[in-house]
Amino acid sequence: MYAITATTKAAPIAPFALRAQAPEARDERGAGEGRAPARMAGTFSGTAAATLKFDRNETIYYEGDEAEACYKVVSGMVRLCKLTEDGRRQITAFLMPGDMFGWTDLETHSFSAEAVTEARVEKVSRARIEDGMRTNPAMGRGFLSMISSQLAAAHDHLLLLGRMTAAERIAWFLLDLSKRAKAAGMKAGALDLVMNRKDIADYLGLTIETVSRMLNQMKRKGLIGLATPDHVEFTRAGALERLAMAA
Amino acid sequence: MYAITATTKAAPIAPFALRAQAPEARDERGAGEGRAPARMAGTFSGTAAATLKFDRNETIYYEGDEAEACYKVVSGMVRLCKLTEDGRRQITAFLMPGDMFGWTDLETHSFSAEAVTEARVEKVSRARIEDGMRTNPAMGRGFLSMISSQLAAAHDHLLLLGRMTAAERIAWFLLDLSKRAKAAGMKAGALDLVMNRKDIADYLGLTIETVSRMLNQMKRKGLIGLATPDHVEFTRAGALERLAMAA
DNA sequence: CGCCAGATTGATACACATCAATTCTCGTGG
DNA sequence: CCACGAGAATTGATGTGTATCAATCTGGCG
Repeated sequence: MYAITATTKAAPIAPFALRAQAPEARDERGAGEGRAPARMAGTFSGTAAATLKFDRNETIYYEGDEAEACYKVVSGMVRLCKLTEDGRRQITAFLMPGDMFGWTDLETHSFSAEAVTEARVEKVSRARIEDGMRTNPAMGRGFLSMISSQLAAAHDHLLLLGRMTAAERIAWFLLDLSKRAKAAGMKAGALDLVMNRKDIADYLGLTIETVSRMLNQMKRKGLIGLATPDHVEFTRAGALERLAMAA
Repeated sequence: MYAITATTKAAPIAPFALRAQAPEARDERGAGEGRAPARMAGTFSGTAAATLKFDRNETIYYEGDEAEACYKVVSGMVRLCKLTEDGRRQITAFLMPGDMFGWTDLETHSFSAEAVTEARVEKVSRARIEDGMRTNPAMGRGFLSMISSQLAAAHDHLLLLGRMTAAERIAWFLLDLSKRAKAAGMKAGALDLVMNRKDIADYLGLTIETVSRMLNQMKRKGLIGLATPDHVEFTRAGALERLAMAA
């Protein structure tokens, strides 16, 4: 299963360190720009957070599981996904360090969470979060901020799945990942695709063959470099952005 | 434009009447069941809410507008939509009385809101909401609850757009609308499609022709009755549910 | 060095889009 | 109350983007 790598401190109701809790400290990103699931700069940890480690492709929780905790990615990448009875899969988000997931007011999780790469994840029980919110209203604001960003990202994704062509989806995907990686401190101009073609396909509502064809077509056109299957160079970012246009 | 039909009372920081603010009063709907954008039973009104009236197809606000207020549908139906530069449209939600929209922590709205039918809508300024949340932590909880339900609904919608066939999308759509109408007190077993085929198509990521063909195909198969283009009878709900399967 | 999962590439199929007429439906005015 | 007209819906013929099926290639690893 998983290993607890940090001790769960017993501090009863410690305040969470949150950014963007004051109204004037709102997220300034413009609409239409790469919309990442919101990050909370402060960590859970130092309070009642346990840090868990998951192997590649290990499941963090399943859709339908009781929603008794909330999580934050510390390192690695996490995917959120939904499955149909007959095995079709839709990945609703790829999460990077700082991104939170699993919070819901419903009884059960409406999607499962899996580690794309080896990943470390902080976990805080829902009970503690509710305690925290009672004590510290700013914490509720932080969550609200996070979830509303995630909702905006989901809406972008809906437009992508409902109305964009395969080429547009790929271009958008590459640029979105790139922006988020940059925001997380990675160097711009290049991108490592840590997920495989099936993951990309299931995120974009395509097949692995179409993903592969589109990537290689972009490579042939000189829009991107693709020295290995998982290393993308943005040789002509402008042209890519024109392809991903929309909104 | 629009008419203010109710006066904006000047009560400075009145508490909002919210349901589901206590942890034990959580939404009990099971996962996978028709997931409507969350409703808050209590109204904005009695506080700083103005009730506005919009005509059919009138815009409530545009994507990109400054997000300075939050809204709740009082009567009629509202659609949320996003557009691409070249006019492709994705409707992200149809909202019924009780549903809230427009809350975000971002500077601007990430989708526009339009009246599908003539609609009455309550509007509360963001400043007032933030005041209210500072004063009344339960209100923040109510918003959190609402948005997390909307996020779950968006995830269902992603699976629909990314991985379901036209017939499955239509079946799901009809059943979802029906469940929500029932939850709002309408009679079960039948459904009035107040939106036109273009709206349905733009919600489901299809064309009007495909929507029409699928509906009439279901009619021919005896799955639904369709006496007029906008009145659906659920003659064999079980078979429809099997079609909409998933999750 | 050879295996093998993942990626690529090719040939073909098909679901849905597109283009193009009709045919309804319902509001309006005689 | 009925005829009219126009927008909406339906239906048909055809096109096409992506899926599917089927090899083949590649690169990391034992």
